[in-house]
Amino acid sequence: MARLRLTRPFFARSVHEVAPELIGATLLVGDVGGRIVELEAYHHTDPAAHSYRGETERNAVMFGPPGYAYVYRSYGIHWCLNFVCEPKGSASAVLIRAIEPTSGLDKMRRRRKLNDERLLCSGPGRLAQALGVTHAHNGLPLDRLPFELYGRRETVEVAVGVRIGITKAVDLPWRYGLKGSKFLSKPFR
DNA sequence: TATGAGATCAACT
DNA sequence: GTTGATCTCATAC
Repeated sequence: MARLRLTRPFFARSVHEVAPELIGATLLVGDVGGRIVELEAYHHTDPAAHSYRGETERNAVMFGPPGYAYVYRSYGIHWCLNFVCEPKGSASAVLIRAIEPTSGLDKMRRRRKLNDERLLCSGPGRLAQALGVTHAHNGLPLDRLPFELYGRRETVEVAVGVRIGITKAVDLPWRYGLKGSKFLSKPFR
């Protein structure tokens, strides 16, 4: 059975529509990847968003059209992967925080130098490392290789909570996850 | 289980 | 000069 490939129009909607629909979707980068189990929404009106204070060299992709990857360096060490959403200029995106590994496990283990499947992709920095995502992916379209995105086919229960690791707008319930998944970066409560 | 430090860089004050 | 959309390892309880 053919899976539904997600193309750019899918992302041209509110982050709060797109984010919960991506729970359970399949993300592949090259020959590795898995099922998205956790992500967070960032909106240009949101003080915690990189785009809140306007366009800079780093966040320029967020101000472009939807359906593209925005990759930034976090804490000088990690890479983090976002999908740009909403019509061009809205500067909104979803941060991919965790996936359940399903493809290319051995390759991901080598990249992460780690065997524990549960810790391979459970966190934005870990996920980027396992998938081999770097600044080289910043600005690439999500409907062309090396990216492949497929919509979920099963129904899922989506958990909602506050976002992690931020100091502004800490009470906004803009974190979405697959309820009960073992691969979340942190449980929902 | 919980807390703390170090790694390391670009945006921002 | 300070601060992060983080992770890992060490030490303490």
